Amino acid sequence: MDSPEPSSKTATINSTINPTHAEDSPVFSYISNLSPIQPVKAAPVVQGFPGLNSPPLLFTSPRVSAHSRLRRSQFPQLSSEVFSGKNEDNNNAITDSDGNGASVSQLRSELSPSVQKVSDNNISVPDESGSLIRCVDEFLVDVSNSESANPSNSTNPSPKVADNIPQSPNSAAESVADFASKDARKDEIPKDAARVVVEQAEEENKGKSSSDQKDNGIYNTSTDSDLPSPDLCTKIEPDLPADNSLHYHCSDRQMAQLSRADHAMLDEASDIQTELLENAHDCRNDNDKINSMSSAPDECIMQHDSQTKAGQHQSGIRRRCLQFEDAQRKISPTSVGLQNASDVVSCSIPPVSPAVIEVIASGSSNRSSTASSRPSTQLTSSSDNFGSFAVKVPKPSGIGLHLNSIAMQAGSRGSRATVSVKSAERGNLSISGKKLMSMMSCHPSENLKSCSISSNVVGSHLTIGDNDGEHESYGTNAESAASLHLNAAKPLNNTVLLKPTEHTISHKRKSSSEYIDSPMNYNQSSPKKKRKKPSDAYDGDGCKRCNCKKSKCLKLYCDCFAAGIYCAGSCACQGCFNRLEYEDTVNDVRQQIQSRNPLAFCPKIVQHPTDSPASILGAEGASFTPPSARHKRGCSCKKSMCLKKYCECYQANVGCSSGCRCEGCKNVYGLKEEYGKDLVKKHCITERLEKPVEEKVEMVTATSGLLQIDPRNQCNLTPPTPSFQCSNRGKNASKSWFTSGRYLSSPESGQAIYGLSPASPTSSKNHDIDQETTGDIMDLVTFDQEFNYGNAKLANEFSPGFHVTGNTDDLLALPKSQDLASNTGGQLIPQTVHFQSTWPLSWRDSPITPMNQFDGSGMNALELLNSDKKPYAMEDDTPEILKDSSMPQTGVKVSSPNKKRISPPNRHLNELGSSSSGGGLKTGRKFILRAVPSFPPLTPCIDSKDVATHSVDNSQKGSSGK
DNA sequence: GAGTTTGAAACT
DNA sequence: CAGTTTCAAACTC
Repeated sequence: MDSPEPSSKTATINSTINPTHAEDSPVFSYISNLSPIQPVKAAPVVQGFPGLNSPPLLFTSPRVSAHSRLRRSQFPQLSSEVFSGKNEDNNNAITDSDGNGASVSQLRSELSPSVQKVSDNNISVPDESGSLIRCVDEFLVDVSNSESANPSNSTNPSPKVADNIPQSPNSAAESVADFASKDARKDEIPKDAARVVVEQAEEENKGKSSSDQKDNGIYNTSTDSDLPSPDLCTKIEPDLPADNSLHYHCSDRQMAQLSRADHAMLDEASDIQTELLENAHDCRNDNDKINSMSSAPDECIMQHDSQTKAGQHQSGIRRRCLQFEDAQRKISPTSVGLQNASDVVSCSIPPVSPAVIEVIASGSSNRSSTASSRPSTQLTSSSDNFGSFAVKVPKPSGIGLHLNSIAMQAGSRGSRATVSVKSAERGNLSISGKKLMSMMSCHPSENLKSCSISSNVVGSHLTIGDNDGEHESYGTNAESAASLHLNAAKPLNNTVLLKPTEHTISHKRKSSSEYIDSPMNYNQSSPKKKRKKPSDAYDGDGCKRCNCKKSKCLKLYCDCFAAGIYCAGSCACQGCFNRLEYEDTVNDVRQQIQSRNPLAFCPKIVQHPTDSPASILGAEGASFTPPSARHKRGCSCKKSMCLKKYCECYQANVGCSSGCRCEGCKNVYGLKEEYGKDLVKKHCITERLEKPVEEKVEMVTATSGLLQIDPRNQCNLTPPTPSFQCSNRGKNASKSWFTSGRYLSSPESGQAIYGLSPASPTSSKNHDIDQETTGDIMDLVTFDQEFNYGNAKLANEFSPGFHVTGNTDDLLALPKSQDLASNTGGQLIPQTVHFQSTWPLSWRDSPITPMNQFDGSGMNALELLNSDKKPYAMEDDTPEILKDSSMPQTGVKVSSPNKKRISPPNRHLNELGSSSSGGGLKTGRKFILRAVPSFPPLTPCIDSKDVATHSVDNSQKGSSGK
């Protein structure tokens, strides 16, 4: 099922890929990096991919090219990718992280069109990405089966970009190796290789399509999903030596590859497949949504199955998967839900990324998880290779939430984004997060952005391609951040190529499982152009679809534009200029808007560090937004009483804050009157109410050694927040990791993250707990964001801090932070640290400024760093924007744009200030600092948790000792 | 699906 | 900065 489609897509893609030449040249990549435009161009391609574009989250502030450029200059690779806005190519993105992002983006762009075409055709054409992957896979396969490698095999969509391609010894591998070697540079290599592969794939596809179809036929339900899955699955596997890959790369991709390579192996594979099918069916049966959700995993599985026709390896893989599942279960039972992870993101988790990795049995786990169908955005990584690892990768927290992203989160709750990332570790990890979002969002949150995601997810960018791939982020900060994170995290060997599973490709197919196709995709593939329903407003991805008629999608009226996303095919807009073709125009307009309001493209939703997560997850998990999250500007509702989506606060599932000008506020997520109090109370209340949770937390903390986490502290804004966070973190450690990893994806990501987290850990319905955890996570995020807001400098500082690099300021801060952490119990830190690993970038990117955070948390630290900065300035997440706008960090940020509405921040500050405005900042930084110091730089995902806990313990102990 | 309501964005 | 207009989403029928 799946396999065929992807293959077809890949074939088409291959055909389209011509442009690879330019890509190949390093110069080209460099240039691309420099100019945001190119990436953008790539984006269109991406758009073509339904699944690919998702990054809304990432793009929280897609901003002016200038900024992007600046960023690029700093982070050329990332920036390029980001700008390209093409998340889609998860693979590419991942590879980019490893190598040159630009080239990858280019490839993506090139591929994307082809992919789109394919998707259009519905033909089981392997996606381009898939083709690439396939190529790799094929090579791998070839290696394993030097002979067996058939063109058909090559055609199989499991191209994987093995980061480690070079590892593959085979001649076939050579080609792959070329990519791999290039992966480092990625740009060039992938393209060429891709071409070749694609060509082969195309040929193969022709031949193989039938075979693939057969497979597909087997998995009717999954067929759609299958297509994408291969991409997803295959995307990552860099390391695989062909042979090894077979065994180790149990990932779907590998499986597919192998299968492709060896049809003879089909028999065995068939067995496995049958199992997979069964599993897949189970999952599918669970829910349509779940289906979509599970579809991704299923797809992967299916693909594996189909692909694994070769089977032998697969069988081995399957076994492994089972083992992993067991392991996962053991490790993180909670993660189970994750497996389902609607969006399976295979991420190569860079060891660096502290992301907590849960190993989940890809197949089974996915299924089970799917059943859970939680909104939780847990990122489950199904190990591409082995069973799936559910990797909870702390993504860079900092995520500004665009409403879009949020919406996506909320809307796309069910939607999953799958991103295949190659883990530097070797194993490919497929992380499935439901909402990647977000945050990252295609739009957001979109474009799970989510998928950022967050993309942001763990170090990998999740370039969250929309399912449809339609939406592209403009290369907003978020993305860059995400990418950066990846880079930072990734430096590792891992090519964190996220291949967004091609999911996107099949979007059309996906009838049943739209999302499936685009794992990451918030956007959905479903091109429902009309926002039939409010929910429909969002693509399956969660990305919003606009319906603009007069604004040409060049005004903030347009959700896509506002989210920094290009309009996708699913949009029903008229006279739309928000497309890659008009990139220049879009950039100009954006600049104009930003000149007016630097924060115009900043995420609207900012988290309060201190806020309890209470609101975050409705029981339903409807909203992933953290409880502390608030609308930056606040609403002005007069008639809706903040009980309808007319209210942006309500729409974002956040409570109203003092900044709101609403009348008769009845916002269920939080009354503005309660806002100030709530922050403080929530913590206490949540603690009390959720004693069980707390207990759990305590348990965790105890185990982790987080002593300070006392809820009491939590209650206390200043100290509490830190403590609270810590506690949460401790509790959530797993979750937080998750969230962090996932979401990063961006602003959106935040939500997505949250969503994910809940699902995993506590099956218990204690939303509170989840919320808390999420809240904690959010806090972390917010901190990051805060930094961003605080100043680009700060962001830089912090980010570096995380990296440990950083500006002088950062450096200064770091020590402090470390000290603090040691003192206070940087327990939180560990987690944060993890995030941070991914973060630094994200911070910059994510503009989210948690007002509360400032207030509650660490105003002090901020003050230290940014005494000048206004709290609300912090809020502006747009440090980048500010940067872009050339706003002075302090004043500028907030100033122009926010000032109008930024009042909330001030208010928050004031309110918090009661506790301690400065304190909030302090706390924020403290946290940050702590986090930074405590942050064991790059703990392996899996280890990360342990490490985090340990670190926390240590810190806590220290603090407790205090 | 058309029309109305609503509130944000844009404009003056 | 305030008021008005424009716009598109949300909502209702």
